Amino acid sequence: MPALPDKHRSFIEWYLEVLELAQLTDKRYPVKGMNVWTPYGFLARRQLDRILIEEIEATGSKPVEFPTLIPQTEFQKEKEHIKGFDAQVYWVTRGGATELDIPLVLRPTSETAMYPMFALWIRSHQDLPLNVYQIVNTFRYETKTTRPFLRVREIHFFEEHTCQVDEGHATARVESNLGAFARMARRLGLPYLAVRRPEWDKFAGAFYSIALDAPVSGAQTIQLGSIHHYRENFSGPYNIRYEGPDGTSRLVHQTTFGLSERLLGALVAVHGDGKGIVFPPEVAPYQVVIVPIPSKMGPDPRPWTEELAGRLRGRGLRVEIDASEDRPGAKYYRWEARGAPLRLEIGGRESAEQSATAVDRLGTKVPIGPVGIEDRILGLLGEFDRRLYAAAEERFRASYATAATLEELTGSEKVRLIAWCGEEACGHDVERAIDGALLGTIVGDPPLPLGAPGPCVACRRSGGTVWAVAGRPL
RNA sequence: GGGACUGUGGGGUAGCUUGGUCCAUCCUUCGGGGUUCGGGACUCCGAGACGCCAGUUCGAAUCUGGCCAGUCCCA
Repeated sequence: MPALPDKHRSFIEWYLEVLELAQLTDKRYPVKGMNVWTPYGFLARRQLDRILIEEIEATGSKPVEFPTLIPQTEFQKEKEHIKGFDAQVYWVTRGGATELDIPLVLRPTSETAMYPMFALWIRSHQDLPLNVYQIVNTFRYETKTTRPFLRVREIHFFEEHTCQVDEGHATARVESNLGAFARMARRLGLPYLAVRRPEWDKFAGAFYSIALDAPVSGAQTIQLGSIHHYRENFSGPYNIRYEGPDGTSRLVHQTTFGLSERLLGALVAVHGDGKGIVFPPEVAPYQVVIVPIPSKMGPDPRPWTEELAGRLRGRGLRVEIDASEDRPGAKYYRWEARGAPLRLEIGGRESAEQSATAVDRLGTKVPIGPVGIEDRILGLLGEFDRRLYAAAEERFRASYATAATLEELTGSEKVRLIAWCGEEACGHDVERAIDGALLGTIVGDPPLPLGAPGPCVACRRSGGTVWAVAGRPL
């Protein structure tokens, strides 16, 4: 059987082959950057969405859904925003044979769809805060190489948009989003670092942008999502105003929080190994896969397999029985490639005593049952999740190293923590040296214990420097 | 926008330099039969491809031109 390419030596080849092997997506659709959601990929995505919905709604956000098409006239109201997205929008210019008077854009993101409506919805301070989110498809005409889940032209996009009474409340919403993301990321088993993007790399139209980056392999990172503070940058052009308790009219301060199917790509990239995907139980399309092992001699394992599956489903687990004609070994390889957290093997022996042999995706094999078998399986899944996260955290910490000079950045096999004076010119020196990006300045706790920052890695100026992160975003 | 490279069954490939031995190689995949089943089974039968359009030639997967698609590098 063909072995997978080495994950660390040739990450992208490994990544693409794993997706193929696991049948998580079908990238043969004849439009660049638009891939098909297969049943297995769709089931994983649904779990992902469920987690995002649960966590964001727990912070008081409500679901909405805005139209896919945006009139050019609305799209153009915020200058920086258009500059940032103009090169990447798809245009709808005709309806049937009729040229449209006002061309429509396929939303690349939904600020310009939502904000004219927000202006109608918000009248008084009693309408605030407005916290809404939607999960929809957005379209961006990416010019760089597209990759399934990581860079696509039709994006499965989670976006929260909020309106707050003032800058302080908007800042508090950013903090709240950081907390919500921390909970989401833990459920996905994804360690990450929150950084404030440099001015030249912030979201088009934002006051500032916080990115959530996960290290993947060497100095490579994946942006898992972003949180933006808009201040009044959009509420001005869109005239989103409210009347305060004192009767004065004020502009709202806005924030957004965006995530996408990149999270799925990141799950594959961060947890995957030489055998394929490793899904945390929360996201796994099937948390338990049962492999019956028939034999001419001994009892037929199928009745016990069916009964156990039913009992586990009764406890809320997602269970699949692999009843295909393949031999047991072939099934083991298949479900390892597809990342099932727990496999139960049931042959004549287990069937006779109503037990099972459990093997988790990290390779731990134990006999279980017959007494308390459902509880034992739930326990094994919980333990698996903890070990998976602990292993990911360990790799996370090992992904970072400090660098005191530009020379150390060249060809770096780690994501680098550097002292930076904040000057854009120095930032670009850093980017050239590492052949990547200055990802931003650290928000919250650093991944390594760091002392006070030394002189700027580029200009050597002492004093007034901050810790920043440099890597190669995928 | 500039440059380089690459297009062969569902996936991966050999063949291309030097045209004929190719109604196209091998692995995998898929459909059917049989024996099997505790780590990728064996066997028999069957299915499936030269990106598109021209040209050169007795003859093109192979050479030439155009187009389309993709990949990488540079701006």
